[in-house]
Amino acid sequence: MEEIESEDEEDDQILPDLPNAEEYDEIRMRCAPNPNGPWHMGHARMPAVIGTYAEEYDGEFIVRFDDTDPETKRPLLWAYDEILEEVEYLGFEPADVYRASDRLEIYYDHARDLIEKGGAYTCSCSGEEFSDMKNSGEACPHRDKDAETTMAEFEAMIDGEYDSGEMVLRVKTDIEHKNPALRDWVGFRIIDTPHPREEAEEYRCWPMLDFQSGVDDHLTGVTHIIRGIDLQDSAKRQQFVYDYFGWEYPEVIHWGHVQVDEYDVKMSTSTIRELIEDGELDGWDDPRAPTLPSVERRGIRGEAIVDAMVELGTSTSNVDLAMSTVYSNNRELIDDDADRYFFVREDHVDFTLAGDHPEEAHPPVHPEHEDRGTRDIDAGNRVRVEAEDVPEDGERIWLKGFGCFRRDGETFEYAGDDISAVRDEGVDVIHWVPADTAVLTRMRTIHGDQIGYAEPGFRDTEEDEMVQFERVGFVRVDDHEESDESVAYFAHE
RNA sequence: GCUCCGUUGGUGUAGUCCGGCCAAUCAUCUUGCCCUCUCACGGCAAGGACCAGGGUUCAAAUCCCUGACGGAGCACCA
Repeated sequence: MEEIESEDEEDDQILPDLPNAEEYDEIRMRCAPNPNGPWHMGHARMPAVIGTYAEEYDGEFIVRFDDTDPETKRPLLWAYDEILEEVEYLGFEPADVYRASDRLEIYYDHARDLIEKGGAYTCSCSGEEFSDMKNSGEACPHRDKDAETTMAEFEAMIDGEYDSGEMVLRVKTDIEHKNPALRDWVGFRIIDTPHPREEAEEYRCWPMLDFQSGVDDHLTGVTHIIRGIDLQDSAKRQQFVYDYFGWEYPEVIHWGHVQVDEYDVKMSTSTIRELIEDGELDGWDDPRAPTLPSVERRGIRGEAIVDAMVELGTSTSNVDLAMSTVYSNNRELIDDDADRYFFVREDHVDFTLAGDHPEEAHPPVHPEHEDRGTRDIDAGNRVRVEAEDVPEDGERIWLKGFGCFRRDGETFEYAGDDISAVRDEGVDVIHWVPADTAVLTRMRTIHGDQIGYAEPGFRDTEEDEMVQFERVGFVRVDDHEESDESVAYFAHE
C-alpha cells in the first residue's frame, strides 16, 4: 500500500526536480512581478510553477513587487492588489508579500556596506561614454575613487543633490570580464519622477533590478530562483555582490519565453494597455485580451491554467502554450456541473410550427445526470434555428428534446416523436429556441461578440454559473440585468 | 561585433547527466469508427518527432566535432 502511494506521488510530480533541494531545510521561492498592470497569461506561469513546487516540496513562496522604476516601468497602484488576487485565482497563497519600494533604506545600507568594502564607486560618466570604455575594457576615471569620496557622493545621491543622469553608483566587478554584460554595472541611479506609492514618493535614488533583487533574494531567504532567459546574466552580475558580502547565491533556473496561441492580440502588458486606451478593447477583462482577468471572466478555472503551465516544464527554450490544453483541462473541470441550454446564433431563420405537435419540449438538464430533471420549453408557434442547420425544403429535422419536423417552405410540419428517425434514418438533430420568448443574448468571445438567442430558462441562470450551450460551447453567465440583452462569456467548445 | 543558451510529432513533454530495455513516453491535437436526441462527455483505432553532417562504439535521441537554425544579454527597464 505504501509503495503504491509513493508511486502515485511520483507520478503526480511532473515538474523536474529542483537542483540541490536536499541541501535546504525549506524550499522558498519567489515571484517578483512589476506591478505595472494586471497579469497576462504568460505571467501565470511563475505562480503556477513555484506554487506547485512549494506544494511538492512542502516549502513556500513569496511575492515581491519589484517596483523600483517609477518612470519607465511606472507601477499602477491598483495593480498590486490585482496581482495578488490573480495569484489567489490560480489557487495559491504566498507566505509573504514584499514591496521593494518599502525597502529603500535596506538597499541603501547594503550599498554603504559595499562602498566600505571597496565594491562600488560613484560615476558621473554619461551612459554612452561609459559604454564605449566598457566595451574596450577600459576603466573609467571614477573607478579608483576612494571609498570616502564615493560614500559622500552616494549620500548626496540619496539626499537628492543630483538630477537624473548626473550620477550613478556602479558595482565594481571586472572591467575586463570577457562578457561585456558583466562589467561594472549600475547599482543605483537617480529618478526625478516620484514613485506613485505615497510611502515611497520622496525617494529619488533607486536601485537597479540586479542590486535590489540580489539583496532581497538573500535577505528573504530565497533558496531557488526561476527567471527568464532575458535575465540569464543576472546571477553572474549579482554574484559579484554576493562575493563582497560573503553570501551564497541561491539555485537558479532559467526558462524561455512563453507564447500563447489563439489570441489575435499580442500578449504584452503595454500593448494591451494601449489597445484599452484607444478603446479597441473594453478593459483588462475584455474576452479578446490574453489576460488573467479575461480568462477568469470567461469561466476558465485557475487550476486549468496552472496544470497547463506546469506541463510546459521549465525548459530554457521558448515554448508555445496551446490554449486547447487549457480548454481541455477546464472542460474536464466544469462539464459535469454545467447545465445545458440552447442558444441559436446569428444568422438565424424562424419557422412557423404546424401539425399536432406537443406544446412543450423537455430536453434533459444534463445528459449524464437524469436526476437533475428536464427543462420545460414552451415552443410557442414559431421556432428559431441557425441558418446552417436549416434542412432542404421537404426534408426532416429533429429539434432536440422536442420532436421531428418536416420543412415545408417557411413552416415546420410535425413529423412525430419516433426517435428511430434519428437512429435509423439519419435525420440530423439540431438545437433551437422558441422565436417569441427567446432571450436576446450577447456572447462575448475571444474573437469578438456574437449575438444570439438563448432558450427562455437561460434567464434564470445565475451570474458566474457555467453552462453549456449545446452544440456551441461552454459559457460563463455574466449578466442578465444591465441591459435588455443577457451577457455570456464564451469559454471554449 | 563580443558573450551566453537552446534545437524530440501541429503543440507541450519524458528519455539525454550514467550509450543498449527507445523501431522513442504521456497529454493535447487531427482523422475515422462506436456510443449518443450535442459537434460535449465516454470508448476504440489511426496519424505524426530525435535539426543536419561527420566521428567514437558491437551499439548513439543520448558522448565528441563541425555546421545550420532559433533565442537571449552587452540599458542610468524589469
